[in-house]
Amino acid sequence: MPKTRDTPQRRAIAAVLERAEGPLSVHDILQRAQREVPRLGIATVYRVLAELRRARAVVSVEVAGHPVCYEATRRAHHHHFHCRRCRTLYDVGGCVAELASLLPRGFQLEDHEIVLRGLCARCAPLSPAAPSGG
Amino acid sequence: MPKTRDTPQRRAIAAVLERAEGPLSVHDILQRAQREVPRLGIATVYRVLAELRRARAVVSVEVAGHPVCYEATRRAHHHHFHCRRCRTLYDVGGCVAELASLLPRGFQLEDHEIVLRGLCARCAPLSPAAPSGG
DNA sequence: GTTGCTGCAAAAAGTTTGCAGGACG
DNA sequence: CGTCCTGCAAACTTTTTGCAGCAAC
Repeated sequence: MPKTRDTPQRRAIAAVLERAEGPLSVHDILQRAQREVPRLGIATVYRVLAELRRARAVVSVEVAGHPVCYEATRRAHHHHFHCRRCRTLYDVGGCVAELASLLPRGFQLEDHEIVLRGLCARCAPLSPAAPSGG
Repeated sequence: MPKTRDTPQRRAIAAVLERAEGPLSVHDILQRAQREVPRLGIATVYRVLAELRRARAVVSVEVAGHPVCYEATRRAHHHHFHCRRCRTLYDVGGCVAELASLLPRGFQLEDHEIVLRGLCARCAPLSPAAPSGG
């Protein structure tokens, strides 16, 4: 484990992830962190994210039809809801218990991820059709 | 909905997906389908996949740390297990019931996806460490 | 002062698109 | 025989890497 230096770039990126109200794309992270460090480059964002992920401080969230997103681990265990109409990715709290029972004999469950899909409270009252090609 | 023609390429790709024992990457699909249609190009694979997805005949499976994979819809409802050691993506049958209870008021649940992570039966008896960076 | 970190730009990987010719119906 | 589909190659998007200079410690 090499020592990591404390730099403005790293602090800005970490702060953005702490403040985030939900998963952020790499582009989001870059733009928000650039408010603090204007010359921040995309390569640094990727490098810091890879490091934070290695340190288990962030996890990536990959949902079909969405750019890869990142989220700080310190936030309580939760899952995601993807609205098929407005495409927003929501955090949802809580979890389900009997996941381990799905596994065949011999498999060890260490972690899991649940993505729910449908219409969010804002979109459900409107037409049930997607806005564009899907 | 425009009419779709019956071509060897499309038949080969569909057959590969039908035969698959689990999710396949675009590269996997290309290689397997080329056994039947050697001159098949990657662009055709992408085009056919996009079409099949539009027709709800296949779904994409996106798991962090894995290339995007595709899977025929006709297979019974199931979820996935990703072994952190050998990186294999397994299908697991069954499902859990109380997912809808996770949602805030007003959200409509239409679909869901569960990814379990850990060690598969083959890797669990071995060291609990990952083979390489991860 | 040493060494790791950063920004830039180029490279690599993954996906989409334009086009001319061929195959399906 | 018209039209859609295909393969090829180029364009695009996303992510990684090389390098010289700067900053952290």
